[in-house]
Amino acid sequence: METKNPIQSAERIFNILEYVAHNGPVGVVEIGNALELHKSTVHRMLLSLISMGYVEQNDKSGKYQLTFKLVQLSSIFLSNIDIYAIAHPYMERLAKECQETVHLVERTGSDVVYIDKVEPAGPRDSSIRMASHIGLLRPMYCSAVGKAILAELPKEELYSIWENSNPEKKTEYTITSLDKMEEELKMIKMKGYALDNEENEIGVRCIAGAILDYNNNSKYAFSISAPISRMTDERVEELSSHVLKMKGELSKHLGNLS
Amino acid sequence: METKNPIQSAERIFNILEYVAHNGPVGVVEIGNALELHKSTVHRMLLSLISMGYVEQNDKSGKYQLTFKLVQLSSIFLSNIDIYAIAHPYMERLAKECQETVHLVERTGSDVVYIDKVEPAGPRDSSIRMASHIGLLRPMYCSAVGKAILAELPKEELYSIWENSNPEKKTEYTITSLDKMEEELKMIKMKGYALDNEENEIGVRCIAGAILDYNNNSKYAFSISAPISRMTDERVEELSSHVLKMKGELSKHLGNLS
DNA sequence: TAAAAAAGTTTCGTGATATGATACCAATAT
DNA sequence: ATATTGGTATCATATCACGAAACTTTTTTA
Repeated sequence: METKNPIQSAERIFNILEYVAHNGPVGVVEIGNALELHKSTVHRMLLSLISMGYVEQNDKSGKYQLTFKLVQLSSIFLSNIDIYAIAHPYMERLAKECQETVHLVERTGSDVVYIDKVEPAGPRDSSIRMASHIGLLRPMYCSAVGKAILAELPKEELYSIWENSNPEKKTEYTITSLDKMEEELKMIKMKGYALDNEENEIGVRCIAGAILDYNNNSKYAFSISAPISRMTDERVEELSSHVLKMKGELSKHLGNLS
Repeated sequence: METKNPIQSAERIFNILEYVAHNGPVGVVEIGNALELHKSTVHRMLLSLISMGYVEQNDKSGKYQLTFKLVQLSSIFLSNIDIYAIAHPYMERLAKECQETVHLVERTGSDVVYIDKVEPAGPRDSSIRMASHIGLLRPMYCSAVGKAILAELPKEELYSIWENSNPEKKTEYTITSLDKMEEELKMIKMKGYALDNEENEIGVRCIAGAILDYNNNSKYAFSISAPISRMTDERVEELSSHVLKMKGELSKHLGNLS
């Protein structure tokens, strides 16, 4: 409890709503006991929830249960949230802190699409403003962002994506064997971030983190890209902590609990 | 509005919650105007919603927006609902009405798994109590239930599933060409039900409907199976209306609006 | 199967509590 | 610099939510 709730009935009715959501179909008395409320109070509030369409009474058992109105409401809310608006300020901070280009991608099928990009202020280093632009599609298997997301997906989906990808050697470092990829993903899952070690383009390294939502699903990822000259192993070590921090913060913003 | 809401403040606070869910970050006055509430009332209720964790105030703009608590709540509710319990009574009715075996399946990857089965009462016809049992996995491409679900999925997912399936000719009627399958699915989508025309096993026909949830996603399907001797084209015609009816009712039970 | 207990529903008098007018402060707009 | 708009705080008032009690229905137990 942060601050005191100024509306008693609201506190109570939401507690009831939550109780019903958690404990399937339940009865008036059960709720009353669990929440220490008088049964007539519980009953009145259930009537209120019913009149608003959030709860219904099971014809057979007489128990009370949620309708799908809550789900629909949360669905509407989710469809209105704008990952771009949420992520952009973080990306700017990351770009500033690290003085490197930062990308945001969204998974679409077995590819990722670049949906945002922030470059650090100051004189540009043209060698890195390479093949990346908003809207670009890239296969998942040969990008740090793609691998970051892959590492969060169930095996089954990985296989499905792999089948659809026809992995080819973009560079000598590209991973094209499923076995090696599974190894790699296990490592990524452990470390929490993914590394693209010139697997897509010689001379470019990226560090990426997946963004996890309220359901631990991963639909978005972001990365720091830089020419290998600035991406020594020590620098990767240092940048990875920034990535992990931002990953945690952004995931929290998408409702992730962990 | 069904019946009168016995709790004024509940009515108001939920209206505010809904308004905020729909209209992104909003201000006190805007809500007050939209819902014809005094701004001090709105403010107090927002404080209440904040104290309960459903709403937060944007640091920058001072506007109010939802947190993910609502999403998490709806997520908990969804994980608790039991498709089996919901669908079973409908299946029993269908089996009784049609005097045929009814199945319920859930999609898992590029297969469906049989999770429930109801046989009509009375003397059994052993010719149909064939290769179906709870837990059985079957590819989607050669089953009515599978095709019913496929028809509701985006093209992209269809391709992915197709790749993973290695379609083979189970019978002379099995569809193994992607082009033909896309034709077939278009037809299924139009009609609302799918037909397995001895595509999996000679002598057996099935009619299936997909179940659509609150998001128009399709994870479950059900079917009527019968030996071809009882599944003439006219009978299919007749049974399909039962399937469509049940499809509508079940989908509604899963929060589907249409 | 009767009686008792438990769960659900309705009513209503009471006072706690939600209400909204007013005022105040902060941030934009003019 | 001033006005306007939006957000926050206070408080007297009466409305509205409260819960005791009675009643009905269902389930359990004897």
